[in-house]
Amino acid sequence: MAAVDLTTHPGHLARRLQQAHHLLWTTMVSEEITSPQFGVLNALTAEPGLDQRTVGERVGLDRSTIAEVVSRLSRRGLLDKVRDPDDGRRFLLRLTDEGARTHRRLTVRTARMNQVFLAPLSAEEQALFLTLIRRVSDAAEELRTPEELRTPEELGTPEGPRTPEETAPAGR
Amino acid sequence: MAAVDLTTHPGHLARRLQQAHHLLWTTMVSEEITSPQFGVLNALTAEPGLDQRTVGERVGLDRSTIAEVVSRLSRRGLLDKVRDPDDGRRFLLRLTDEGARTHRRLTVRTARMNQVFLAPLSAEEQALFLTLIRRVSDAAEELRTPEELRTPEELGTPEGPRTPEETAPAGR
DNA sequence: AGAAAGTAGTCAGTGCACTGATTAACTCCG
DNA sequence: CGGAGTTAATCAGTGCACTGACTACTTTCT
Repeated sequence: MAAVDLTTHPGHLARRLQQAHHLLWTTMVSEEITSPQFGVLNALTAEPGLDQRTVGERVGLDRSTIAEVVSRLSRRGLLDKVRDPDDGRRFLLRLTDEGARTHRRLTVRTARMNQVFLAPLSAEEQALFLTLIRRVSDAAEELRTPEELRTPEELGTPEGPRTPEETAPAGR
Repeated sequence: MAAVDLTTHPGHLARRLQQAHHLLWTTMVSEEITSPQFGVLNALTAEPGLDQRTVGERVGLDRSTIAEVVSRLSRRGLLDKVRDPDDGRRFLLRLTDEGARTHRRLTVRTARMNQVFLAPLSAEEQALFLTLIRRVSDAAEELRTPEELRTPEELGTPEGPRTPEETAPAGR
């Protein structure tokens, strides 16, 4: 007894959503290139010569995962990996011609796939859906870095409610 | 050039959502038991003695993945795996006492975690959010099995347009 | 009864994802 | 200049997820 309804658990639904997406991706976009791999190609299309860590940041892949994804793409000849002459720790990444071609080809297909994926929702619902996911993900991401470590800029300008103590600390 | 904005791609956002969820899960619920593992414990709490494949179906894990998850849980002594005496292909699964205890303990924590996870949204938005994810996932799932293979029951009672041929099949 | 078809589970192979430990290179500061 | 701290990348280990091939058992049909 006392079992829970998983369909009310956002985590479970998030996993199912990704599985559903994976299904559509492999059938409608590509069986070779995965969605995260496309993300890397896309990031390097926007900003060629980016270093590996930053690409991972753009795409949402941690340092270990980006290393694997990049090594697969480079093994397939879709990108080049060169030591940064100005900083011997970094690798600079750049698409090969084939990498650029692949990105162009898949861009069309991903657009179609996204349409099909979101087709069950109305146009307004689609926009709302994406916004809600972003809001939830971004909020959780905030929790990663403890407040104390963040710079004032990241926290924005706090126009909001301030207690007297903050404004005139510990005073009398 | 011609790069795309990944934040408009539901697949990318789905992946990020799951990462965000994973972060909260490991910090707020458990570092040992994962979310899919909890799903299995939950399914067996609701229906003890279920066979492995059906558990996988309930939780949304394919036959390979459920096998791994189950073997981990059984290795940790959270469930028992017994051959079905009535069908030598099947394994029947049942929680051990410790498995049941673990499920109870984690249920409380997952509820708290879900609250925090969805906190950035209003109550109405939360309900809507879950519904939208379900609608998109379910629709994509439909595409897995081609229409031709599905039984009439699965397709529901079609009140809609029917061709004369269907109503009076191929007759003369 | 016996062959054919179907089903439950395993196994091998690939890929994403996270943590913690390690290495190499750079930066900062005394 | 030189040591301390920081940063980029790798590596080892664990876990989820999918496909396709295979085994073993059951059901179905002839």
